[in-house]
Amino acid sequence: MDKDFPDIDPKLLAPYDPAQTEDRIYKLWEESGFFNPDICIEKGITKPDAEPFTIMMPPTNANGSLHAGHGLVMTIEDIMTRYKRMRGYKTLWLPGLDHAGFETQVVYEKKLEKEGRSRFGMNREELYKEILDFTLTNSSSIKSQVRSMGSSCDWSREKFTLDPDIVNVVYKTFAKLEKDRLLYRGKRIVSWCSKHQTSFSDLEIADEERTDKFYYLKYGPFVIGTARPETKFGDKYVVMHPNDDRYKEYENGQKIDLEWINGPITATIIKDESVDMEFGTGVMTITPWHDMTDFEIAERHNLDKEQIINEQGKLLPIAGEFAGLHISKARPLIIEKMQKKGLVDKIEENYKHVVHTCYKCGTIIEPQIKSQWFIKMKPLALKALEKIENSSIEYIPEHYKKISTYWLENIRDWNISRQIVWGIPIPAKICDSCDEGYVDLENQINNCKKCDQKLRQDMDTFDTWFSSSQWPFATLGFPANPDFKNYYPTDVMETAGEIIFFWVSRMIMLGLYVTGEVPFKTVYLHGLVLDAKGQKMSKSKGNVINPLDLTSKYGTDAFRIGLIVGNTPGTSLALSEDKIRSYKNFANKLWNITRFVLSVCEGEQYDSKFTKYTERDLALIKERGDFISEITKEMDEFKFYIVAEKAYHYSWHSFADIILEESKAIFLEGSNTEKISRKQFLLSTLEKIVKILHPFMPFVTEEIWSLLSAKNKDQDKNLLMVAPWPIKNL
RNA sequence: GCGCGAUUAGCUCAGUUGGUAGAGCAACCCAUUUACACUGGGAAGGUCGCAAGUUCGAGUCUUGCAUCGCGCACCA
Repeated sequence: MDKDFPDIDPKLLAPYDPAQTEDRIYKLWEESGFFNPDICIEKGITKPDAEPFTIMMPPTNANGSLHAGHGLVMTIEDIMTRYKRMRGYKTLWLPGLDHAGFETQVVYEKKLEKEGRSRFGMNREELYKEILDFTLTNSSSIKSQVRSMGSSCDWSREKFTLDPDIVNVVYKTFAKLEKDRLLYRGKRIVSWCSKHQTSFSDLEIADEERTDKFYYLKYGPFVIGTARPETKFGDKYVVMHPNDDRYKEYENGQKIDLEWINGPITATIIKDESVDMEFGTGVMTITPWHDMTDFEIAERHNLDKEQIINEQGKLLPIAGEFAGLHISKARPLIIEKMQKKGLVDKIEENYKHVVHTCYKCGTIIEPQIKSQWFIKMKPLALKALEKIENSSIEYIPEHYKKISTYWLENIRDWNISRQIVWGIPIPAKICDSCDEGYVDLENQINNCKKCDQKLRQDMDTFDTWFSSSQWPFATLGFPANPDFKNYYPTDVMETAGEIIFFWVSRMIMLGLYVTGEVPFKTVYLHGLVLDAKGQKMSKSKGNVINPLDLTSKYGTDAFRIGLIVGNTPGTSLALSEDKIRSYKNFANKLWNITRFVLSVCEGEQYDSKFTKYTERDLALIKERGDFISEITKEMDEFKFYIVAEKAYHYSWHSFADIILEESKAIFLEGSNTEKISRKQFLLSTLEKIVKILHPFMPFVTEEIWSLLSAKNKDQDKNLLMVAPWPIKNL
């Protein structure tokens, strides 16, 4: 075989081998410095006055390892970045890591559990230090995995959410919110997980439909319905709708003596319009400490609130003989006692209702009244809505605009306090005696301004999303760093549709609030990556596909383009191994195309000034030009799923199957004119093909480029990653 | 309950100004050591969920319905 290819690189004699190529190529890129836009300018690749193009990588959870979803993020963002870089933009893709407060702490707690330890009873500093070590150890592995995906991000600008400069920005925002009266410390009802011992925002709550018993209990002259008799010890208000004729003999504020679970009590009638007359008996008693609705009724009527259940889910002394019991154990015992006392009217067996659970562990959320820091979201949301409605932000796919709008219109205040150690400490002091709180960045406030008691440090940390919502400007060094001036607002925010509220909408609000500008122009949301059967991947189902298994088996290029073809934004994608395998074949096809072109173009160099093309080649050039303009337009519209498919089709089924096949005859029996024309066409077309495919399949194309460079007189001697994107036929 | 999607070839999905349906994979037939078996050629496969409406013409626009998925909501 060797004698057929006297002049060919020996690499080309074997099938394309990603394993022998990828690390070497990534190293070349990284050493070139071209991931950094400043160096591209320095080296004359990018014009100093070029338009910027910026993407913030969603900060990867530092404790984890790369999953298929990350694979998709890295691929899409790298495609955008590489394309824009080739188009001459001053291109910055800034990578980062997230301490991922609660998520990481949960992972670490599981590890502790396995070791027979528990975070409770551990010293705070000790626990923090352990989680920090754990995170730092894991973070180096995730970073190498991000590299292995071919990500052309600027590692010199990498950020971590716990970096002092990021924390500093977060603190300033916290103080600014207070100054603008958008922050308050409130004794409010919050969602509490008794397993994880922390409160949550509304978004960390999952809904679960359950079938439980529904109890009708005799409460004096009334019958009240409840699914949770164990909360009823302290119920001393009985509420009904003011227009309910059944109860018109009772007046608001009227007192009634009645026999209750642990003896006689005095109840007060409350008339409130929130009661649904159609539901149950139209009468209910309220437990303001442990129920959102009840809390609101109590607030409206200025009623007492009493804690019945403690933070561990156990009954307090108010429950009398049941005190100390966990609510799950207490419920049947309470009903038994009430039945004996004749207080149970009836029990409905199959009551279907929705209960709130902790999104991590499934434990039923027990609302509790707690003093926490809240952000008033309404004013922030209104500004964001204004920007969204006047189309300052493009949503891809578009329907996410409606989804965001709906959420923003109904937004509630954001509890940003978390009772965990792994996170950014809240820079505030608390008065234990009157519960007042003070934002104190400089550590200068020591006594309560209300009651003059000595203050203590707030031991809570921020909700992770509070810091990540400031990511686009915090990473760029707001306000003074030149990067902020050069790259903000960023261009595209590409992330999972799942976290539109958690992250995207909050970034818009905080970005607008702090910098006065929407932090990005386009929101590109991708869907979930599912297994081959279209099932959500989960550890418990055992169907998790590790992207690194696929990349090592089929090559990163095959994995990347396999994730992209047919993957429209916003819709979920079934990841099939067959598909990835077929793109491995494609990488090899490109390899063989190169081998063929280089062998038949022996002795020829591509010359961009060549004009003596045959009619046939001119027609092919026209077709090629149309193809390039078409896909360039689609690249600009973020339609990567179409471009990938078309590029695949053009390379394989036009260039290889038709053009190369007919070339065989030309080189065998064609005229000299035909041969020269065809050689010029093949060389120039192959060059364009690898350029177009480079954002999708960066490794194999870069490798082919290096083999081509010897053959093409006019070819840029730099790396393909900084070669100009083809424009029509140039 | 409200909202948002989806429903097109066996499977996964494209189909952007309305002009009698496309790709990849799988399956089928044929070829063959070729730049490439990580191959080439060919054929097959769909009343575009259902029903109305607008239109000369609807996968595409309107309305209703059905099924599936997701999000939001304080029904005790």
